[in-house]
Amino acid sequence: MSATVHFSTKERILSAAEDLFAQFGFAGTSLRQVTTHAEVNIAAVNYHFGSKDNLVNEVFRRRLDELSDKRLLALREALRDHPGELEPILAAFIEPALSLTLDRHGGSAFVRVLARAYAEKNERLRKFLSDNYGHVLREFSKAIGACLPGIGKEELYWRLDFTAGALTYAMADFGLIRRPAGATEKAHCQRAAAALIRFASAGIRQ
Amino acid sequence: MSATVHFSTKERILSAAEDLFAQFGFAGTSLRQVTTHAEVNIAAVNYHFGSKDNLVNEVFRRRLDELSDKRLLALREALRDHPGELEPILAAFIEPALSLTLDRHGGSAFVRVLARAYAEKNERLRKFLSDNYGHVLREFSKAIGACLPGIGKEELYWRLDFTAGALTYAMADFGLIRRPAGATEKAHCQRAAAALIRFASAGIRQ
DNA sequence: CTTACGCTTAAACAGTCGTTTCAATCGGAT
DNA sequence: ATCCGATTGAAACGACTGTTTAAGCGTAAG
Repeated sequence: MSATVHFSTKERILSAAEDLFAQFGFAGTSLRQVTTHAEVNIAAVNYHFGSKDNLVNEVFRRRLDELSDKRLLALREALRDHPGELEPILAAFIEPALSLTLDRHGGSAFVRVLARAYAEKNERLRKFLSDNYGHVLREFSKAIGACLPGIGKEELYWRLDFTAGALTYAMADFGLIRRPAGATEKAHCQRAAAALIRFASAGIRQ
Repeated sequence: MSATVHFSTKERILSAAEDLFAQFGFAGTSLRQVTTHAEVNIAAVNYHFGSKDNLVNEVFRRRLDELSDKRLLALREALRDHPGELEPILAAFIEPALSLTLDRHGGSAFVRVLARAYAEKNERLRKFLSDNYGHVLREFSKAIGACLPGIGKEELYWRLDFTAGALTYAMADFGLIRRPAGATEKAHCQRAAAALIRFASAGIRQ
């Protein structure tokens, strides 16, 4: 009778891992916590993912593949429809992540996992992310740099670094910020995103 | 002949823990790693600190007591010498942390530990930091809010949140940013700090 | 010399970690 | 009904976790 869909063992593990990684970090989360949460056998992790390290990678891959595509698509639209403008570029980066936090299919925890990865100096994880998704950041950097003619290379690098920090941390907080009574979560997050875009844009343009 | 000072077991543990926490995180660092690095016996941790949790606290306390004092002192000077100006307030927050990363007595790792704490949603640690150092952030918030007459409460909260993210992550990167050949580390970090202050100031003022 | 105290040591504690093993079970093709 | 590859289950592996124990150390006071 119910429209309950079947979630595979693999997906149950990924979702449980995502939630727990957001809360306790990668090292701070044990596979037994994950499998208990997912209601699967502990051996299923190594059967489906090979190792804990690879499970971490797959947690990122599941969301980042789609997120990166959306971001690049939005970036190209922004460059086509609003050439030379900065804010549409920033919006192209932020809004796909924002919609992730509003997604019914989970994903609100993932943005916090991303913030953790940012603080993580772990070489293994950084290499995986850089190898697989570095080109996205590079495209955005190029587009933003093109909006700031004559800016020094070092100065541009700094402003992008500051922006990345503000975006990452702020987005991770979207799901946590207490919203005023009477506002829907969606509306509240969108106003937060708009404020974030204005903040980053002003900081970059100065 | 050498002016080698005597470092107590307690301090050796704190320094080793600071370095390793910055690199591997709190959960990712074992007490045996710490004691091996510090060249002390494993039991010394529980003898001097009671528990791993408390060791984490003490790593923060050792630096934050001094850092908070410096920040508040600089804040009062800024309010006295440059009333109503935003950038001196931001400088009062950033420069004491910056001098920590340039300190010969170590401390460059600590700024990265701070960034980790920022990503950490761990309730225990957050409560410790909030209880002991929350008043510093509150004083700065008040001072910044006074620079922006008529700004909405929510909007101010957001801008401070974004600023905190940018500052935290950027400062953690100061020790890592590759500096151009020929520049001293001190000069390079100071230019990075100046860029950071301009960025945050522009974002806040918009 | 003896006592007392702060500190360090090696060893062990029970518990948890990621990973592996192998038998049991399943659904679908023959 | 029979087989087969894919998946799951319970149990165990050795290594490592934070913490505790009790004996030993050097030094300063009685």
